[in-house]
Amino acid sequence: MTGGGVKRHYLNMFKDMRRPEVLKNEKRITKGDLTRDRIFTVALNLFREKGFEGTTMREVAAAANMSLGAAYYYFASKEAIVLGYYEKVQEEHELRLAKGLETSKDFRERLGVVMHSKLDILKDDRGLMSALFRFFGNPKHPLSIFAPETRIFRSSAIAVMEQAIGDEKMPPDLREIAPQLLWVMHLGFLFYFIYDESPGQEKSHRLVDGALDVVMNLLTVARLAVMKPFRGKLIKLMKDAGLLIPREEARPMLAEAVEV
Amino acid sequence: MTGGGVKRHYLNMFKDMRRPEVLKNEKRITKGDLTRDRIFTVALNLFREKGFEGTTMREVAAAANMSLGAAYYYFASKEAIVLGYYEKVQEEHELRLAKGLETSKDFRERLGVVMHSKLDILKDDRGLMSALFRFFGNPKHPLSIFAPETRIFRSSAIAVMEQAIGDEKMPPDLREIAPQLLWVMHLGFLFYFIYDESPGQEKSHRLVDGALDVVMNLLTVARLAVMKPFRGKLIKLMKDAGLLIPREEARPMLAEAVEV
DNA sequence: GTCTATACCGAGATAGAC
DNA sequence: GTCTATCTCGGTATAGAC
Repeated sequence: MTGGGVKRHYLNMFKDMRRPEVLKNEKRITKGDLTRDRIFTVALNLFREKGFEGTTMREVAAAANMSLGAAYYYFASKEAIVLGYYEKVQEEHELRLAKGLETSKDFRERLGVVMHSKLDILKDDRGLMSALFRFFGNPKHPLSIFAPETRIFRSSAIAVMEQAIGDEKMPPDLREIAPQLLWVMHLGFLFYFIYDESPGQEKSHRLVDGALDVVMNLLTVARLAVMKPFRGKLIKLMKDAGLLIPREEARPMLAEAVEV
Repeated sequence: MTGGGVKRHYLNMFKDMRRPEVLKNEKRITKGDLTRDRIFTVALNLFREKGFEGTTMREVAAAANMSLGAAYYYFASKEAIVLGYYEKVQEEHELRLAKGLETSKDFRERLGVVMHSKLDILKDDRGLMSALFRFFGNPKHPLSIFAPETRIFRSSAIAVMEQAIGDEKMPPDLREIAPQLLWVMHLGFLFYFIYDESPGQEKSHRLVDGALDVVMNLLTVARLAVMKPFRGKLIKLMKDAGLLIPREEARPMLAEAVEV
């Protein structure tokens, strides 16, 4: 992230971020698509073996049997590769939930499916996740959690929470903010998760279950008609702070891919 | 964060982190202490002017009239300088609160003083804060929010929340977790703050006030005897997850400095 | 359009002479 | 305690082969 001459040019960071999966639906798979895929796969393996910081682009290029320049031809930076991974995670999450969410009728159970499956997907890649966390606090960086460039991941993940809520009985005002509140909680889980060295990250899974139970308790209270003024305050607070994402912006990622 | 040869050696990152303020209380001020101070001051000015990423150690060294190697003799890395800044912030916060907290009898008011004064202290240094946020998600890094190396800042900040609570009437179990909950909320404020481009970061201050009002509402409910089982669940959850810091660990930083 | 080869830059960091 | 020289790294740039 540091080296390199002259000015950073973040905006040019993603030369072509379309995923292999999407490309398959298009006219034809070019040779370059395969090469891009090879770099991507090889890089992720290296990241898992030696960590993100510990892997150089030169190693990636070497492992993919090509020159440094060729690797940079496809990925503008090391981080761009990681972003591609994040995209894959979100897709995998949505795929798993497509099956899991339908079979479970209970709201609490659906929330559990959402959270646990996310951790399952990430179980071997906590190091990678922590590499991504680096950018969360940097508003100027395109990999930041609030950057325009990552909007699609953010809104897709929030849409997943909406799906989990489904038609669970809930006052409309609460329904408006619930997906985002769940999403923030999910971020908290991820944060705990990457720090969690317990075998199989069992502590994280226990935390998820305990927290969800508490949430269900909170929900039964929050649902009460008496609580409406309080809910109103909370919503106003979030709106004034610009923390409420318009619902139409929250949509699953796979839906976008198909639409192309 | 990236460049540099061979292996990182995080453990050796802080060659001598004792602050100038503390050193003044010791036998004598060596020439090296002055040099260290000069580097520190010059570096912070550069960071404010050109940002953290935009400032090179070579510039810092040049501005302090010394060689690159000499600068590295005092600070093992660019980040180590920033950590020194964070230490200064915590001290400044405690100093301001020493006056502010005594005069205000109302709990809500005291919380406001704590949160607003923190933002005031940081108002010109949002870029620096975001540089610090980079490490929060990396469990292996000593600048991480959960690393042993930053324990003192963490516990000092929590101790501040304890001070703000003071002898406010509160069930003992709630009193046990309240400081940490407030601290986490305070982290949320900081996160919003570094993203907040509104003039004077007025939106952040409004968010603080709105959120604290909501907290006071929550508190009146949480205090009720009926809520005891619920509080118990929450505490058990935090304890099981290892998220409860023993209270004796939470103490103001200035107290430690004096104690030496 | 895809890729190699290579030279170059500036960054953070280090070793060892003084 | 300080400096010079040097290392590795990430990234840029370019010329040219296929």
